[in-house]
Amino acid sequence: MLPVSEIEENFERFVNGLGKRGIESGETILKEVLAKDKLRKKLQGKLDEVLHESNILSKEIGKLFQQGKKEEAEEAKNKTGRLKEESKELNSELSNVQNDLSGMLFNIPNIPHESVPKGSSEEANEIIKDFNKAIPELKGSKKPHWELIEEYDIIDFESGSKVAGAGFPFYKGKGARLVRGMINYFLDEAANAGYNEVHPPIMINEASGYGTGQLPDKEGQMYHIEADGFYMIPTAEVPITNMYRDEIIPVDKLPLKNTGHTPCFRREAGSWGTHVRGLNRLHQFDKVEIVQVVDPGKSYQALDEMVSHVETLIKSLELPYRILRLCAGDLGFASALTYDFEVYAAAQERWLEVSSVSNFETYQSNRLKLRIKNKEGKKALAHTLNGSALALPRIMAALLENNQAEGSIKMPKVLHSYLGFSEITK
RNA sequence: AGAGAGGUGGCCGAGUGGUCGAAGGCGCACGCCUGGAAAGUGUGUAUAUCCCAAAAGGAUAUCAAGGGUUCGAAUCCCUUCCUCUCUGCCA
Repeated sequence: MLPVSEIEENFERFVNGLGKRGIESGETILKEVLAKDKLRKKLQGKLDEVLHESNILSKEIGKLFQQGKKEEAEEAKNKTGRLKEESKELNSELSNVQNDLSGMLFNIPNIPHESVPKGSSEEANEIIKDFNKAIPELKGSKKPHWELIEEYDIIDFESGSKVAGAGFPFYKGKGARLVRGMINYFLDEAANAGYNEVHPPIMINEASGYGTGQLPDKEGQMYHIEADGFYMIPTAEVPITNMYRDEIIPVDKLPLKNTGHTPCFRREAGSWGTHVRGLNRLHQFDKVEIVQVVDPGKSYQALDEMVSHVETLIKSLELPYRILRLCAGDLGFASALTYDFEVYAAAQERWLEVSSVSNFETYQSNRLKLRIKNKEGKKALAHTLNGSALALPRIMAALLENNQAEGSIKMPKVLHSYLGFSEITK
């Protein structure tokens, strides 16, 4: 949520920012916001005046009763009726205006960072780095991972769809071991980089959904448990960032660096097609997330640090990768700047997104009421960031495809001790 | 899930209709005292919004959340959430 005071101060910047995202009516929308806010202030002032008057009267009545001047007190009581009614009216007017205002603000996305390229689709994303090593030419065995997993019997989609539905696979044997190994490896590496490990709830309440920006923007993308008002998390970002909702963090406790593994649940409504076979897109998948809460002046430094952490991880897995700076049109609703990581899957001959690292600046913290307090006691909205480090299924797909040979699939060295084997065989 | 007890400031804890944003203590900050420290002592110490160019200052709201009764609510009533104890159920 954009802070109204900043919209007022830097009106042009915000209009241009929305324009970059392809929102032509930005100026109109923001003007409406400012007008609403002005109205809000006016009503607040009026209401306070009325309440002030009535507080004074009440105190007088109290005194009169104590002095035994009943008649005078009764007389004074009569005066309060008008004030009461007035305050009731103003109050409901005010809360209407406040609701309108926050409704408007909830539906305005974050302003892109200046380095974000213009553009409305993937094609405009800027490739800022490739590759770890040459794209492998597969000779001999060149099977997409959905064939390999059957051949080596390590993932079972059929059983998954019997038990739950399409997109909920069973990992089996060495496949299951690979999942567990990667989770442990990723968590260990995050811990080495200074992240504190947490194991969060995987269901969240509505307030948390609003806090990090999934609601109302992505309502239809989350599984919703209506009986209890919960949502299944689409990413560990939601619980781990919401841990700090409504908190004021002393600056010497910063940066807050947390990591966690969770399953992630996505309905992926309407996004299925031929190019999402196998592990490319699932309703449930595992991911290790890294999350930071930082001093506003240091968030881009933190972003770089997170990007380099993810890069190191992917390098260590010996996968060809590239890093994209997302263009304004592809940028997530709450993000100011996002780097996507893609790895190359050699049999599909496609790049697969495996990580997304974002700086939200104050967009989430404003919703979360997550603030920092400096040494002088001044408060400011924190900056929040998060990144996948990493999402498992597509990493697995690339490992299987790129490392396949006749009769075996080799695993990268860093995983051997986590897996207890160095290759998958039939 | 049932029965009971609770939820007050950074923490502990008093407060059952008026002058209570809230006693007292702890913690923290600053000062005094000291050769230095401890002890002692004094002062200060919540958040949000509005008014104000800003500071100072003022106003309003906030004692889990929301609603109600009342001229007036931390205090009374209703709903929801949460915590604890016992019982049940389960891993």
